[in-house]
Amino acid sequence: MYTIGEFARLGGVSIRMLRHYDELGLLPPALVDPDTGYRSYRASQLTRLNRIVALKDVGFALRQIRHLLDDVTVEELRGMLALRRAQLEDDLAEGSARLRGVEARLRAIEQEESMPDDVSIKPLPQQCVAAIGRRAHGFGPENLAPILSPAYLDLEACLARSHVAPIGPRFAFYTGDSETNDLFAFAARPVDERVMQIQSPAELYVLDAIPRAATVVREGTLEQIYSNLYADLGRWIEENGFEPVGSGRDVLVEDSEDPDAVIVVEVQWPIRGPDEPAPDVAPKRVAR
Amino acid sequence: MYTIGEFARLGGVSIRMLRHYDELGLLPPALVDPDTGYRSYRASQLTRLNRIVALKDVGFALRQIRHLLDDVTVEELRGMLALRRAQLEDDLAEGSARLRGVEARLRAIEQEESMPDDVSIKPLPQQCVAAIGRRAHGFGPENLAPILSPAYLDLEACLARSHVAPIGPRFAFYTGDSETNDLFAFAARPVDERVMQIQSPAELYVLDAIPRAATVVREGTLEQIYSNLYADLGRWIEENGFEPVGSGRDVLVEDSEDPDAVIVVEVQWPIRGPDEPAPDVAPKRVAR
DNA sequence: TTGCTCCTCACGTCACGTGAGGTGGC
DNA sequence: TTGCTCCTCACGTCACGTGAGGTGGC
Repeated sequence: MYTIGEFARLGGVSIRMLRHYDELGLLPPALVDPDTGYRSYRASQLTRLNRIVALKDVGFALRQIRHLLDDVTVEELRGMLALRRAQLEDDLAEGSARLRGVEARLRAIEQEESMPDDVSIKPLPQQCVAAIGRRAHGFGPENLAPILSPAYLDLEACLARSHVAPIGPRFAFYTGDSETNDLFAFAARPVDERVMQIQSPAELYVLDAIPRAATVVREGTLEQIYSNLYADLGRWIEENGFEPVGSGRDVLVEDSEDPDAVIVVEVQWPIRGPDEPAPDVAPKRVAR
Repeated sequence: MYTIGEFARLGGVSIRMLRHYDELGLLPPALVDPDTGYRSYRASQLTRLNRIVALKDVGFALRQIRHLLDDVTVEELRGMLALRRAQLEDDLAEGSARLRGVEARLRAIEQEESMPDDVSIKPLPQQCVAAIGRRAHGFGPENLAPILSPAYLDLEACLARSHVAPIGPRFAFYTGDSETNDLFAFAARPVDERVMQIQSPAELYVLDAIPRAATVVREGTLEQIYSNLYADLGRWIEENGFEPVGSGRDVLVEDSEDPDAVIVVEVQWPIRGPDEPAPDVAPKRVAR
C-alpha cells in the first residue's frame, strides 16, 4: 500500500490529480482511512493509472476515459479509437503546417527578405454565394477589372430584384486558366444558405470548405495592391513548402466606386501541404 | 466599417471571441458607440485579427500575443518563435508516437493477438538513486535473482547506516550486455536529490530523464511475471515502430521476502521512435 | 519542537461557450 | 409587430494549480 504522495511519484502525476481522479470516481483509492481521510493505493492500481494517463495524452476527456475503462464494449472501443486516430492524423497535419509557418516567419526575419510577412494560414468555411461568371482572358486588374466591375453591378441588381441581402463583402473567384482559354471570373457575394433562388443572370453556388488557405490583407489603391501581390504570395507558398491549389480569391473587404480610392483586399489562396490531398475548390451550382 | 457580426464572419471567429479580445485590449474595435455600446471594426483591422488567430494556433497565449504584436523587438520575436518551434517539434514527435500507440491498440483489438494490451508509453523523470552494481552473466530471474537479492540487502544496510530514507521502491537497472560479457546489474532505490553521500559499497547515481519508455505492470510470482514479459514487451516495441534503447528497468512496486509470493512489477523500457535520437540511458556516478 | 505529509474547502487559471434579460433599427 | 442583431452581466466548462488553515506521526 502506498500513500498518495508515493503513488503519485510512481505514476508520474501530481497529488492533486490523484485527488481529482478520486473525486470523479475514475480512480478511487483502495482504502480511505475513515478517521483521517488519508488515501491509500495498492501497487496493482498502477495499471489503471497508467492507462488513464495514456488515454488522457491521446486526447480523451476524463469522463470518456471512465467510460472507456469501465463499461465499454470492444465494438465501441474500436470506434472511439478509430475516431481518435483520424483526429490525431488531422492534428499532426495541422501541427506540421504550423511548424512550417513558424519557420517561415523565422526565415523572413533572419533574411530580412522582401517576402510578405503578413501571410497567415487559415481555414475557409463552406460558403453559399450568388455569383455571375464571365469569360476572361488573363489575370491581373487590367484584364479583370473591365469584366468584374459590370458583373458586380449586375449582381447587385439581381440581389435587389430577388430581395436577397448579402451577408458578406464582394469577392471574385475563378475557374479554369488562361492557358487553355477557359478562364472564368466570377463576381460573387455570400448569401444565407437558406436562400432558394436568385434572378438571372446570377446563379447560386456552394464553395466547399477549404482546410487551409494562405491569406494576405492589403490596403491601397487597386494598382498598389496588385502590383506584386500574387507573385509574392505565390513565392511565399512555394518557399514554405506548400502547393497552391486552383487560383486565389479576391475579397473586397472595403470597397469603393472610385477605381483610384484606397480599398482593402484580402486574397485567399487555397493550399495543400506535401502528401496532402488537394481540397475541392470547384464551385458547385445549386439547383433548387 | 463592419458590425461585430460581420467582422466575426470575415475573420472566421466567434462574436464572443472578438468581445474577449476587446476586453483584453488585444483588438479594440475602431469605434464604440457611446450610447449603445455597439462595436464597429475597420476592414484594415482584419490583418491584426488574422495575426492573432495565427499566433493563437501556433500555441501562444493571448497575453503573449498582445506582447508579440505590440512592443516586441525583432530579437525577442526571433527568440520566442525559435522556442515555439522547438516545442512544436516535440509536440509533433509526441503526436506521432501517440498515434502509433492508438494504432497499436486497434491492431491488438482487431487481431485479438496475444500481445500485451496493457503497455503504456510514458516519460521517466530524472532520478537520483543509491545503487550497488554487480557483474551478471545473463538476463532472466534465474541469472539475476541470485545476484540482486543479496545486493538489495546490502543496499538496505548501506542506506540504514547512512541514515538515508529511500523515496521509492526497489528497482534494478542494467549496463552493458551479456554478449560482450560486461553486463552489470544494479540494485537501486531512489533517494532525495539533496543526499550528498552514501556508505560503501553503495554509490550515488543520476539516471537522466527519458522522454519515452514502454511500460507494463504485472502481478504474480516472480516466475509468472517474467515467463514471457521481456519477449512480449520487446515484440510490442518493435511491432509498434519503436526501437528499444538499452535494457529495461525492473521496478518492484510491491515486494516480498518470499520468492514465491505474489508481487507487482513494473518494467520500464526506454524506447525511441524512428528518426529520433536515442536518449542517454547511462547512469552517471555522482561524486560529491 | 521542527519538518514533512496529508486533509478539506475554495478560489484562480485560460479561453472562451452559453444563457438571461434587455435594447435598437428595419 | 416580428426578426434579427447587438449589448452587459454572470455563471459554466475543463483539468487541474495554488494557497489557506488545520491535522497526524516521527
